[in-house]
Amino acid sequence: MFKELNPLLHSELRLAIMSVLLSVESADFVFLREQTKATAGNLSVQLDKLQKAGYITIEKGFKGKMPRTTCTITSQGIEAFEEYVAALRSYIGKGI
Amino acid sequence: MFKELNPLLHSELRLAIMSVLLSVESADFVFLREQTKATAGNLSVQLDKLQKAGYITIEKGFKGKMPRTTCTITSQGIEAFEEYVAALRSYIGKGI
DNA sequence: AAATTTGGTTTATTTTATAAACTACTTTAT
DNA sequence: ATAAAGTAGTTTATAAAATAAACCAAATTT
Repeated sequence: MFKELNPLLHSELRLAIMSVLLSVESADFVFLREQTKATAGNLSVQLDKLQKAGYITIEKGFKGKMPRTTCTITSQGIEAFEEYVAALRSYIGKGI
Repeated sequence: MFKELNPLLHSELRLAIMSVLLSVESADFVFLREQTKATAGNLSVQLDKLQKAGYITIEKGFKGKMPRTTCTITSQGIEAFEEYVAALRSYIGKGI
């Protein structure tokens, strides 16, 4: 009847992060913070979870002298996102 | 950019409950438990929250001698569900 | 009449989400 | 040169949620 909703993606902020990362090559911390309107702390925690799940990769470097964190979605992440969307359909019908 | 996801509906079980109630006139506790595969305790708690939000009504009566709890979605509930689905679109695109 | 089942509720525990506080550094103003 | 303010985050604490476990009252079965 109802498909299971991947709890890692069934979170407003993590879903927003994934949504952004799906639409760009990669995104840095500040860009993600702006797009999602999340606090830095919350963003940091949720990025970590997505990385640990293998849904994104996080690269730390510098832009000039300032630290820069770059995030990229993985193919595993894309797949998980697509499955999540398919599962959602079982709750909301085709009507979306 | 991203619309806010109503936290009351952004819950796997409550979403499943609402999804069932949208498709039937009304449903009793046991039916909802079967359809959603939730435990009775969890279902009881989540039904209470939906009722307090005005998204469903809960009527308690008896079927013969056994207690029976009947749930019905309200127009407010239908509206909230539709808004939730619309908000979801901002995260997952039209692609769903 | 004892044991089991039904239909739940209440309470406790675990997990999550979020915010607040902090670190480490850079830039700007004095 | 140094104090103040800003940037880019992380870590820790707190609040909220989900879930499970324990319980209750009445009905049914053995």
